[in-house]
Amino acid sequence: MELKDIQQLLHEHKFRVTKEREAVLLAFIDAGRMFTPAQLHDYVKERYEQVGLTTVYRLLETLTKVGLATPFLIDGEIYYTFCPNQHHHHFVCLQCHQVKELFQCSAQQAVDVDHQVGTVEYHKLDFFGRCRSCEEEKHC
Amino acid sequence: MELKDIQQLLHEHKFRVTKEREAVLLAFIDAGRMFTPAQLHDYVKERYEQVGLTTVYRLLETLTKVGLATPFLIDGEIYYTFCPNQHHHHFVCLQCHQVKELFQCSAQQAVDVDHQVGTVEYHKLDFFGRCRSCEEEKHC
DNA sequence: ACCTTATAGAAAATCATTTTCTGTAATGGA
DNA sequence: TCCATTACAGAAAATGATTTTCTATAAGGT
Repeated sequence: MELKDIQQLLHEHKFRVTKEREAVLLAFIDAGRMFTPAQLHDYVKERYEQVGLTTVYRLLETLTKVGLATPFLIDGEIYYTFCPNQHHHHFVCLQCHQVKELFQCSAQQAVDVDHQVGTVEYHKLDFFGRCRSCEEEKHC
Repeated sequence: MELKDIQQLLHEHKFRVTKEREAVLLAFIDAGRMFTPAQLHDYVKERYEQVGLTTVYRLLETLTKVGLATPFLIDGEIYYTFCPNQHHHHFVCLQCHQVKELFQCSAQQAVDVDHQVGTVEYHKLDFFGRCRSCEEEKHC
């Protein structure tokens, strides 16, 4: 999914894509990792341009509404991942905070089985651990 | 898992079980639903006895450390579920906030497969939707 | 170009959570 | 059982992330 598509999706929901939002979006997509709002703010400031922290909060809120971002609670901090696809599962590295998208869903079967207890609206299957490169760096 | 076992587990970690903590624990276990700290505080106050909000926060923190509770981020609110088992998956009702424990794990297979991207430390598989009774009440 | 409506961003406000502090109570050993 | 040690309870204050407010500005449609 490209920037163009995202802009269109936002337009469909009557959100506007300003240069500030574009800067944050570019950073968010490029980075391929999860951020707290404050972290993303710093990241954008360094690489693209100065935007307000409020703007970052608002864009993350908007993206979440549209389904393009997902908040995670990890160690008491709220991290956001960029989610280009509806049905997504992540592998989240607890060390470098990189996020890898998984393109298979072994949980679909489970969804069907567990339908017994109620109507499943959505499910989350996420893996947490250390990615290859973090492992190879052999931190103590 | 009974109150007795929980008390022992807390003891092993050198935590003390006071009458206040026991009251909160009983409420938490009995209710079979998820709570925000404030909600649990109100719940305990109504049914058992008056305890401080700080105490509730501290017990939830303690239980989380020991692995007996898990925080969830839902609609920007942090909810805690009681987790008597290590390896647990939930069905969370978005309406009544009841939590049902699922005793099968269809994700184990996925864990093995996705081992390629890194070392999986833990995974989460959770289902969100509406439980039977909420469905049958037919809210609009 | 104009009009309507959403956004940017600083500043203030809010509110959940944490910390501090003092009195109290639980635990383990003598 | 008593004492010493250490953790806890809870009120009050502090913290800090997030939200709200407000005014100027900019985007998109006509």
